[in-house]
Amino acid sequence: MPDRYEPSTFESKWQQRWKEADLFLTREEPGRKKFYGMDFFPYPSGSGLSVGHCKNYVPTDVICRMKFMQGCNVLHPMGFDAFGLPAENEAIKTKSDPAEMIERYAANYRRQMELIGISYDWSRSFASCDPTYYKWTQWIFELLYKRGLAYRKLAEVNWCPKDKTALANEEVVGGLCERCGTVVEKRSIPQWFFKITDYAQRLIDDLEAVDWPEGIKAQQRNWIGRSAGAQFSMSLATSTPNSSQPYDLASESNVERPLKFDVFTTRIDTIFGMTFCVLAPEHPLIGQIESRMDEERRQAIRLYRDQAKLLSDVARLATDRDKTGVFTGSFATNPANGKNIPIWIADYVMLGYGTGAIMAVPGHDARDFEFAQKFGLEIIQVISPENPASNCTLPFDAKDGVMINSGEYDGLSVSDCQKKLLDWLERTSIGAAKVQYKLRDWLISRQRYWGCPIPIIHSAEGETQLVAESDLPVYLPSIEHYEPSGDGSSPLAYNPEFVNVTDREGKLGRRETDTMGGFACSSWYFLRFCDPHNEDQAWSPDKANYWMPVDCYVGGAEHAVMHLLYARFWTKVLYDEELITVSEPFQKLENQGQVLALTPYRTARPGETLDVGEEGILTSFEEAGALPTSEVAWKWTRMSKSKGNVVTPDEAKEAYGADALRLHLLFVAPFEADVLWKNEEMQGTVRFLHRVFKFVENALPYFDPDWRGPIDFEELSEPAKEMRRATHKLIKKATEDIERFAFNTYVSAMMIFLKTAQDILGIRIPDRSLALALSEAVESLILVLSAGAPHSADELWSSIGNEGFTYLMPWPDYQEKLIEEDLITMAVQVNGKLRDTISLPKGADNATAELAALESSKVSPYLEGKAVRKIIFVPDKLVNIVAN
RNA sequence: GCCCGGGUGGCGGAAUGGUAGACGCAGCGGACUUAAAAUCCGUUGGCUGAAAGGCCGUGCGGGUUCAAGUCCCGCCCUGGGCACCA
Repeated sequence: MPDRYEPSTFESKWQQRWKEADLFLTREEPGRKKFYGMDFFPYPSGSGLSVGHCKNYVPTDVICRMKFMQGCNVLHPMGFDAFGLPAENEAIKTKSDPAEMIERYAANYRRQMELIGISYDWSRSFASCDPTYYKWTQWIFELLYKRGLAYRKLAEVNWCPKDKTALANEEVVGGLCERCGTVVEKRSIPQWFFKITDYAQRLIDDLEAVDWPEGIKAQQRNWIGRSAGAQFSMSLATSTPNSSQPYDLASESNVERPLKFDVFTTRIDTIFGMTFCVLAPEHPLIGQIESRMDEERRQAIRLYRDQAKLLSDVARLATDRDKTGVFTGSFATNPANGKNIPIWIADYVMLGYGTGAIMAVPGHDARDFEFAQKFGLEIIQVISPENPASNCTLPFDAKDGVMINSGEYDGLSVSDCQKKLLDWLERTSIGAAKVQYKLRDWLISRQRYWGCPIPIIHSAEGETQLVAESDLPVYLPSIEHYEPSGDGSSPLAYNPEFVNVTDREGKLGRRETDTMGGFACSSWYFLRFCDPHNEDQAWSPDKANYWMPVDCYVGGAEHAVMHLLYARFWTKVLYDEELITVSEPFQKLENQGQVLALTPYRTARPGETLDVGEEGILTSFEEAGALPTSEVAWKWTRMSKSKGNVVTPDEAKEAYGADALRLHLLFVAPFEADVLWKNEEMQGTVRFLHRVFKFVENALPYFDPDWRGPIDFEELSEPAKEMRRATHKLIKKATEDIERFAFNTYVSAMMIFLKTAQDILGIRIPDRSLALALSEAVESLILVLSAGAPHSADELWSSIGNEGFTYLMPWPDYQEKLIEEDLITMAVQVNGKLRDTISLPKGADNATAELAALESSKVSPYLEGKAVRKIIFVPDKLVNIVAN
């Protein structure tokens, strides 16, 4: 056997054998526990995989391999998120047929995944653009529609002018398109939505039940944005308001009935501090009160509304923006005290949240305060600090305090006042307690070709009908010109063969031509993996209920409020429909860190303005090498083809070997931490693997395949006991570390073991009992290694004369009693500072340990002239002598 | 502004309140080699000391405790998310 790690001689060989043996086919054997381990559904990009992707796939593979060896039926599938913008944009750029392109890219992904030995069951693979898959995406759409959770309405939506499609809220980041960074515009077009808002509360509540990173849960809670408060009705004043305010009585003659509008507030306690109201520029009330205005005011308001409409979200959201607004000339009555207050229009109030109108309390809200100051509006303080001595400045944003200037509520605490005012609102039917969510309905329409067709027919009468279930799937036709039109409809709209259909009554109708955004397709793929070849159903309930939920779901944190929220929503709907018995899809979620690579930027030359970022201008490695160092700045950025800093698994395997790459990815940093990638560092795990091969070769002459029986009965020599201790420690540590996603310490445990085992072996010729212990050590190491470095493990396994694959061997068990040391090293402290260590038999009692500690010659100088006050004894750990 | 993470040697990082720096990278010294690479062995927090040893050390300031990287309070820096959400 080779005494070093020579990956080129065996890695491909084992991959071939695994394939021939169908080793990773999912087993559904009765009597075994199940384990469903899955990675996020990847979009297969043309640049292929980088080692960054592998940082996701390798750890999942390790845990799945261990679970299988531990006796679980393991479902470890991989498929491709093929529909959607990235794929279509790439196809347009490369002038390819998207279907053909995706197939090619997916094949490359698969090749690379196999190159590093990931144990996927490829027989279950599919792409979301396969008609056998999207048929069922459409079927779920119909199910949502029937439950009233899919609807179409004319809405002001986020439109990306570059991608030429509407986007969901979740796909707009800071007013920019999440994909391409273009400033999004507003467009009013009829769109399909999923009513995710119906599930807002359950989506918050059920986060309790899942084992996810707290940060992701917090992001989802924030995104859903629950606020409990009150909504109440304000009436427009019909008479002259407070005498101090000038007002034109003549305009009142036009009013037929009292106009009302609702406001939402989380601080009903401050209602006496309301000194004006603000409407969003798009608020419908403005149209109703226009007739009351003189021409000048009407013009001013129109101008303001037009400006607000033109303002992009990015500009509107700029934090340092001055408050703007216009007075409507109308007044509303504060229901709490009957005072008439002016109604303003301002773009700091948004139509989409709450009622699009607010009660403004400048005394206790920073935004209202700023507005009141700018326009000279009244500011009233209604809460004083609990401690009267502490001075407060307005706006005083306090959740505790005592009410003042609030009529009969004066003297109450904030929370008591809130309760009483809520009672009052409900008693008088002016308003009621109300919970608001920031979450909006999920906009699903895309005016693009490459997506799942929406199975809807618009009849001549304008009625929407579902395509009959028996007619599914609605196939996405293969068309030559699929580039987005940009006119608000998808290119499918220009394909008469697709568009023109007959409706249920046999009359002419039009097919819906929008397609579903890619996130629809990825909202149920984990269910299809349970039963991927089912032609009659999306999944059989037996299979889905057997495998679900996903026990371990691994991917990047960037999907916190997109895919992960949508998939939870669909799962809940399917649960309500009793198609599955779980209401949460992913029991445990783990986010891997990113792999960053050094990327060169050069300083801009005079006159250069194009593509100049914060760091400078992206440059090539060649150019960077040629430039003077003062002009080049190296930054750590994500690996991407455009930056030219990608390290592929192909290169890494070629230079260092697949197992060395795998172990390095596990070892280089904690799973969830970002990694600054340096190729040379892979040398560390290469060396480790060399040593493993060397160790097994050294052990081979003494290897006894039948160690298992005798080892527990024969009298063991001291080195043999030590060897067993090291082995069982390794098994324990490795098992626990993999379970808790501490892959870096799993690898280091193997390194530590190897060193210890080498030391025990030393140069001595093993006696019979050490030979047995050594045999156990070798087999256990190989099996534990098998999860992280499966090629090497199988190679070593066969080199010690074993048949078959380590994957089919049971994961080794450890015996706690073999790990226990006979002699313990105890720390001796004086006043908490370490002064000596003493060696004592394990389990030494209080008195023995204290005596040994006090007798220590290193300790006594520190006790000189002091009285021992107290001795702390922690069994098998330390003795701390407290003296002064 | 709000909500989450994170600050430990030259670097990546270990450490159920109980011997800080495991393991690895890089460096240094040595062995092997005509030489280099590879490999192997040793060494490597700072200050101090001839040495034994001593002192200081986990972002900063306090606190709890026999004992704090770990728990509590108040800051600073940093990465990410949300953001005129009433």
